[in-house]
Amino acid sequence: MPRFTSPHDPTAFKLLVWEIVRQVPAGRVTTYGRIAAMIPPPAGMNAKSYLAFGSRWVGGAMVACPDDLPWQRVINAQGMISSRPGAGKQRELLENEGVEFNDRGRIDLKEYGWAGSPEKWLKAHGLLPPPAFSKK
DNA sequence: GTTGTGACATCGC
DNA sequence: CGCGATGCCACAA
Repeated sequence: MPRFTSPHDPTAFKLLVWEIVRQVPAGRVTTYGRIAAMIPPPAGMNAKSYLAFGSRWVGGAMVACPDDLPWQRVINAQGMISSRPGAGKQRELLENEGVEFNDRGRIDLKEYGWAGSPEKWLKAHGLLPPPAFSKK
């Protein structure tokens, strides 16, 4: 698999994603889409397009997968672990944190989903708070 | 320049 | 609720 698509500033985007992932407390999970919604879309890009692909770029940022990153707490919007190397390990880690999986191997986002409030440090990074990402 | 693709999201059936 | 089809792009080969 290639380097996957990267944002205008791959490094900054990845770092930002990682920072957000780091905010996720143990026993909680968040989704790619939610992370993407926390990051302001690049100027000149349609919010629509960003919504469609932002989540993928988040995944692309996770490809680097630093060891100190709780990558296991990042799942897709369906509450499932995405197909990726180490999926079994991810489930193990999450269960160890107290996250429960139902029979389908899915997580109840209403129960374990992490809303997060990254606006503080987002401003600290000199970034604008995510505009209208009001899920439609 | 063209083609394939990707740790996704959403809508429709 | 589940599975299939579609869309979107700042890429890489």
